[in-house]
Amino acid sequence: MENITENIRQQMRKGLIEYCILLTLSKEEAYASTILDKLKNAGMTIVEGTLYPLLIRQKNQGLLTYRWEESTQGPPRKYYAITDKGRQQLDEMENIWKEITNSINILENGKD
Amino acid sequence: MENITENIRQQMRKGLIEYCILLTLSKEEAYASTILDKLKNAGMTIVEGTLYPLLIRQKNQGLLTYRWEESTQGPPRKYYAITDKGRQQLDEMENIWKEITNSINILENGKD
DNA sequence: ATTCAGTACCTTGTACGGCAAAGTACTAAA
DNA sequence: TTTAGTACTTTGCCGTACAAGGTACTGAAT
Repeated sequence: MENITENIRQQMRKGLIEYCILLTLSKEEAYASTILDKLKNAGMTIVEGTLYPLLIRQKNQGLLTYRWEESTQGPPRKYYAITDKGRQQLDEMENIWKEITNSINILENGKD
Repeated sequence: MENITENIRQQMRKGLIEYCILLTLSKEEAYASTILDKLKNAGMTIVEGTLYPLLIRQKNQGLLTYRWEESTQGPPRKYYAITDKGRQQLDEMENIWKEITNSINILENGKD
């Protein structure tokens, strides 16, 4: 906890990561490394130890499915795809996200 | 944890609450009940058990100061005000917030 | 054959934040 | 001297993200 700024960033991101994963998979199916790359490119860098448990959790909740695919360059990959239930929850998350950004806007603009 | 939607909302808000408190106090000093009201009006309802420890933490970090003020209707109130250090951190938080909303936008629009 | 490097997936333990719930204490009115 | 209202505080729990380490598959080099 030496780096205060990084801690703030981490705390603010908490809870958004599942949303980001669903968002990413709503565009197209992907396996872990691809997801990590896409999040990184969007400026939302996370690590393996964060991603894998989340994918498993979301799969167990029925938000995702996966299929194995052989790779020419290493072990087989787990390709995850979003389910209908996952899209429903994504919709809900988008609504919540809008509410939150709206709340922050109100507080920033000092309307009270 | 029965209500999944509420849990999502709660998790997404985590880490933003300190930012909201600093934002609120950057407009004018206030005591706990006023802060709770303002957050509630902005759609960011939190409870006493969340707010008080946060105020104490931010005060201990030098982000806030407080003064006691007598009340005509009950016990004295602790009026909190933001410090220069608090404003610096608020600036940092605003930057991080912009980065995060930008990341979400990128993921929403599927630019990768 | 065996080692090595690269890739991919998984697990354990820890730190931290927010909240529910309960407690303390001050004031004024009944 | 109770009671109701207000205000501040604390304890214990749960969920999340991460650091760190581990397992296992593949192909190339030795």
